[in-house]
Amino acid sequence: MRQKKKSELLTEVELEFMTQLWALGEGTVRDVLDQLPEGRNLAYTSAATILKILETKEFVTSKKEGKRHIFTPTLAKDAYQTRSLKDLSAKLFDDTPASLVARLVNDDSLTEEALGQIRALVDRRLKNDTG
Amino acid sequence: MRQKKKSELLTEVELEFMTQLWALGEGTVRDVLDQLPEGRNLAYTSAATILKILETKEFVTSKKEGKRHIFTPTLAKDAYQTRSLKDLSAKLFDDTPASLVARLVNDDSLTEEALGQIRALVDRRLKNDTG
DNA sequence: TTTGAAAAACGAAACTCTTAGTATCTACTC
DNA sequence: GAGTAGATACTAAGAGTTTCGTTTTTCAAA
Repeated sequence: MRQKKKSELLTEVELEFMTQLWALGEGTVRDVLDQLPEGRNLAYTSAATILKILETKEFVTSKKEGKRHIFTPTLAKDAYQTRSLKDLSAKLFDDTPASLVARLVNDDSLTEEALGQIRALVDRRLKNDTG
Repeated sequence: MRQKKKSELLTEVELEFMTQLWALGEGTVRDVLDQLPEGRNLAYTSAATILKILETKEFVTSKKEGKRHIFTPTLAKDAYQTRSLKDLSAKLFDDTPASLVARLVNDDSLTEEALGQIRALVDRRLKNDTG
């Protein structure tokens, strides 16, 4: 009786919407729709459908206020970032975060500045652990 | 007359197959099928279809040898790793690789050892650039 | 040269994802 | 309380993904 393995990852459009909600904190269908970039012409009902799906998948909850729903993420962006990285690491980097970083820092398009920032992050984390 | 932006990313099953091909270097439908993990019971024709799709999408080429096709990746794993990281960075990390690494190194499940490896990688890269 | 096993080609069913039209509901106004 | 504007609910079409059955081809062995 194995639970159908539900994907814990967002689809393309779901991520697009969650990104807006993370930025807004919370919002109605209209709020999210208005937040979408220029040229992204999506029908109101489409946006409503996406948010409904996100609620079904429990990425957001909604409370009713007057006649409209206000949607709030149940999963923080940080947490989803971590989840996505774990997934990518597992699927493409043999579950070895170091090899993921290796690929990242060997990318020529990475700036010197970004590289410096990365080292600072790692150093800080190492200091905190041992301190 | 803009070219319809075709996704340059592999689907779930396509990635599964490319992973086998990357490990094998090259192989037939049978080779890849045999390489799949225990319990992954996939019909021969399914595997053939996936490889055909990968060929259509130009992730692999094939040459005929006797009556069978031998498939070879056209895209190295390294290159696809870079591509995937760029995509994730753009979609979820505001195109800022440092923030991606930040999320990675702040993950509690990351071992001290992995952290050390990561710093070594970054240091080596910084040395090479300035040396 | 027939034939048989393995491979490839073809076609399509089942499913998910994305989008949106139509119908229904809800709260406010007259 | 009837009308209306704006919201939600319902339904579904179209595209892409995953899977595999059936048909056709191909090489080699009898």
